Amino acid sequence: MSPPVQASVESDRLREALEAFGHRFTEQRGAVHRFLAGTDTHPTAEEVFHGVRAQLPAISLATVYKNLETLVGCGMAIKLSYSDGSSRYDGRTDPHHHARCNRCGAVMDVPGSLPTEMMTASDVCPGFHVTGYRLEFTGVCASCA
Amino acid sequence: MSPPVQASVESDRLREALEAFGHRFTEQRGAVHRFLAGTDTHPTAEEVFHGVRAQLPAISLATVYKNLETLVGCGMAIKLSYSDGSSRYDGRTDPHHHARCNRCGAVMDVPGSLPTEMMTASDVCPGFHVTGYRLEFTGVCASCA
DNA sequence: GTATCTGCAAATTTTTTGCCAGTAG
DNA sequence: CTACTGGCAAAAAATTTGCAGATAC
Repeated sequence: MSPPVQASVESDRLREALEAFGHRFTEQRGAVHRFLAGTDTHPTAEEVFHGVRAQLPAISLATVYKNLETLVGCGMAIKLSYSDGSSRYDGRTDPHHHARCNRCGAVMDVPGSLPTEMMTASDVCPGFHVTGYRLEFTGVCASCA
Repeated sequence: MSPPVQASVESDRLREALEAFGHRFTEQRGAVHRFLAGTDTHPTAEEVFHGVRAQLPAISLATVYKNLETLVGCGMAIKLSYSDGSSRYDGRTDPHHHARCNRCGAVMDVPGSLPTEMMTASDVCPGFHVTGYRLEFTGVCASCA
């Protein structure tokens, strides 16, 4: 019989990432991370706040902002900023792209990664050392079409 | 011999774009557009404000914001928003990519365009109709390295 | 025990809006 | 003429900060 080891694997990953950057593991950080990891809707800070409050009614919006920033700094989340002024957070950190609906603003994941030769190509910019990239498609999603 | 036709070609393009969307051509819009077209530094709204004020000392920040939005709406400029909360404007509207330095925040142009097959690929997202995309490299620029 | 973290409220920063006079077409 | 604009100042939205008590390690 397997003990409930599996249940803590994700939070262990978080703990390690936090400690690697000199941060501490807290209940709030765990909750923010768990919420992000459990959704693929790319929520705004406000939406994360509301979602996390369901489990941690006393958490404050300021803490959510601080913790989202901490997670991004640890590489446990990605922040996506848009031209309409909104910012959204993504708990998936493996290579993937995004598609954003111009109509409703929804953001969805798109599998795949850019061919390596595109990232090392010298025509990227003379002297520029590429470490990452962001590829985002824009258009109209299925429900809006 | 040749009359000063060339000088007005750019503003004519702007005028046409504005009128196509029911907007009017004004001195301020011309100046904002001219400033954007004359730089490749991808300035912030505030920087556009300062730059344009050199030629139009009476222009207000609010007008710059409104006009940048108008230009973006007409397809005469592109707005780029970043995770650090800043937004920058690009007067180039032909297909190209960007590279952003994580150290100093500078944004530069990168020639090229995504292979067509990547944009029509069905794996982008079921039912999603792609109309455009944004590709941005991140890393360290030559001067920061 | 002590540096870090949280919640709260206030402060900042960034962007948008209402209003009236001015202007393009 | 008349609707669209610009400038100004005020408002709204988004994010950050200072502080005192609580907590992780």
